[in-house]
Amino acid sequence: MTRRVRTPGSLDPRAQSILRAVIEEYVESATPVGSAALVQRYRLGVSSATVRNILADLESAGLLTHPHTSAGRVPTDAGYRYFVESVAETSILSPVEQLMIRHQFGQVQHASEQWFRLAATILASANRTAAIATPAKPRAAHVRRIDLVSINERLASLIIVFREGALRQVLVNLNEPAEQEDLTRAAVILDGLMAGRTAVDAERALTRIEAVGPIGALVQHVGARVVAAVRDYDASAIEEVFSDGLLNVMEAPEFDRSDKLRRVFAALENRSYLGRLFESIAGTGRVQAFIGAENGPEEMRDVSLVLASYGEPGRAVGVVGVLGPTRMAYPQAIGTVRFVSGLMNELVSHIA
Amino acid sequence: MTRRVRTPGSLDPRAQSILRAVIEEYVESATPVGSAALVQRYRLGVSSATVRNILADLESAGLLTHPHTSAGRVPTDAGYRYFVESVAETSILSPVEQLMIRHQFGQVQHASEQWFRLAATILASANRTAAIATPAKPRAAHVRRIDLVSINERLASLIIVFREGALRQVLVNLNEPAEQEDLTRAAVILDGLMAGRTAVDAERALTRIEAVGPIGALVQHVGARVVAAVRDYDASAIEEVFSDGLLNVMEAPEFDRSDKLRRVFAALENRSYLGRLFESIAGTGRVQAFIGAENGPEEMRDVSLVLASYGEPGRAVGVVGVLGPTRMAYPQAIGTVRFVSGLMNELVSHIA
DNA sequence: CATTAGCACTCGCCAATCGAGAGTGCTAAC
DNA sequence: GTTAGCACTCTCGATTGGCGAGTGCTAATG
Repeated sequence: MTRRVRTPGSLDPRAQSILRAVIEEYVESATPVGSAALVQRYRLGVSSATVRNILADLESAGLLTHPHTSAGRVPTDAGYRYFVESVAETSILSPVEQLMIRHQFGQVQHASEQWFRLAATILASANRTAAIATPAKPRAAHVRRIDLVSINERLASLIIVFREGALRQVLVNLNEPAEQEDLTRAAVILDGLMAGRTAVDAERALTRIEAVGPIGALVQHVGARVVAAVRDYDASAIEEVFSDGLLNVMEAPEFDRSDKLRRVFAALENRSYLGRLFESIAGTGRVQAFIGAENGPEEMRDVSLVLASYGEPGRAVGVVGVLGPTRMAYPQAIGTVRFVSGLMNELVSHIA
Repeated sequence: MTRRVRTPGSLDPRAQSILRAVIEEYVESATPVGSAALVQRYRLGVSSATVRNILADLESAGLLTHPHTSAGRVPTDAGYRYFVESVAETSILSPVEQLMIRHQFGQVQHASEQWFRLAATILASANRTAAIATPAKPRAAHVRRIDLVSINERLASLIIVFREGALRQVLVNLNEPAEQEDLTRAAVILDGLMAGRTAVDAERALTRIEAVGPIGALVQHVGARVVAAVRDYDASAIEEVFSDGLLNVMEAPEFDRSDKLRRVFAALENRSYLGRLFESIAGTGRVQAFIGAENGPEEMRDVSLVLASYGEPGRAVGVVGVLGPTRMAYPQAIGTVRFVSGLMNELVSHIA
């Protein structure tokens, strides 16, 4: 019975096309697919018996399984993987879809901190899956601008704009009462001192300023808060993971019971794993798929992610991608993720 | 059999305490509760037969139902309503819980735009339900500060700080190349012109400036964007609805099937209904419960919301609250929501 | 020698059945 | 008004049997 058991990578062209057919069929129907259905719906030019033989081969190669004796075949994670490597990588988005996506981005070009959200929204609706995106975040952020706004004489709002586009707002309690005038003066000093600097440089610059006079003390006090805020920003591995299209995932029959679904949501909150994942693709510029059990954590075992990073490796990078059941339309997902990440690249390069 | 059918509002004290017992029991067990279980677990001092009679009365008063002949009783929406009105309104949080919540707020006092998120997180974990919160948003926002940061000579980042604490960042394409120097000058002019103003006032002020010289044109151009951004902010009925604790809701047995659960999530995305709800409680200062079918939309029929507004009616108001299955621990929910909204009041009054 | 028709076989799925158990409503006694 | 007793109803879970889908094997075929 061990006829044409091959290592994946050297598969009969015919076997390959049948694997492909099984996957396409299964992705659509969500039910195990049998030999008869295959010959009927795909013009294979062979009988169901032959298909059965090949299916058996694919199974012993580990690319397909059997839920039980008298059921059709279901792709394994390895099957999807083979499919993704051999076929889906080259998938390109249709010009129509490209245009539609471009158009959607055009609508909100003025709100840069919303781009990544939009990317997730677009990916979710284009694939009818969930999608995630993070804002572009640098390893070590550079301060672009510091501003201080008086709230009352004892309280001020400190606003830090980063070169990479992000923004932080922090309330600062003032040791001494101060008017907006004083705050403005302090802000100008801090701005001159810290603009273009990272946390480390900003702190060093701050030590060179003497804390004399009311303004000097104010500068020191607020400056320390600036440094802390920048540090804090740097330290967060992922600043924020925005997700959209969760309702789409809920439609999938594999998640018809809530406990299955819960794991997907738990997965999204597993920031440490997502962080590692993002780390591993950051700057590669490639679209990568993480299929089912390839994901370490238990709760990720029946979802797949298709991710790509965007931004400039040296500077700020973020991640966009799609999250759905293992039974996912990978070519479509890979195509859209690649395109959207490319678009994000264009966008961030404009504000760099 | 129509013995003591009363209009809700005038209920036997004994009947009342039995209704209460049914609700408490059902909230805990999620299964229909029978007469035997009641006499056993609550010291009622009467036999199960008596309890049965009273249960029948409560049922004909519309406060309880029967899933089927041989099942125990389940509260109706009207039953919960009666319970909430008569008993739960007075519920107060234990000092320990108060302290714990206060403590959690203390941890992040410096990030004012995160308060509402924290409120939702705290409510979710305190009640083991989902929770929602919106940032405080004014009807007509006042500009507090305008800032312009150069990105390149053709592109600038416009930052608007509102008196109410919110922040907006908008990219502005420049018609003429401009250095940071020019931008700073323009920002100072706009700041002087618009600080303390609403959208309408800001626009009027802008017309009094002549668009002469490079700076004049720049001020006009950016000023128009400021007005548009403020208008845009004003127009959004709800700026953002943050939700947390969705995983808690997924634990509830009534949502064990994903299609049930989907309606909850869909409910959260029904911004128009939430908007109306928020509208109706804004500024009342009271905690209000919306129980099951009291909610209009189909998808809300088996969830309840316990909401309260915070902030100052004349100025900015936001909403915090809890969202869970109709089978909810209302006293606890009402207690925590009341307390948290009070806390939010304190917090925003500091930065007003 | 690959392909194919034929066929026995295996299981999951579904509907029907059944008994147990829970809880009710009613009646009659207290 | 309360309560014991009891017949009745209905869900739930387990069990069973038939159906059908789909397989794997064998033997025939070009």
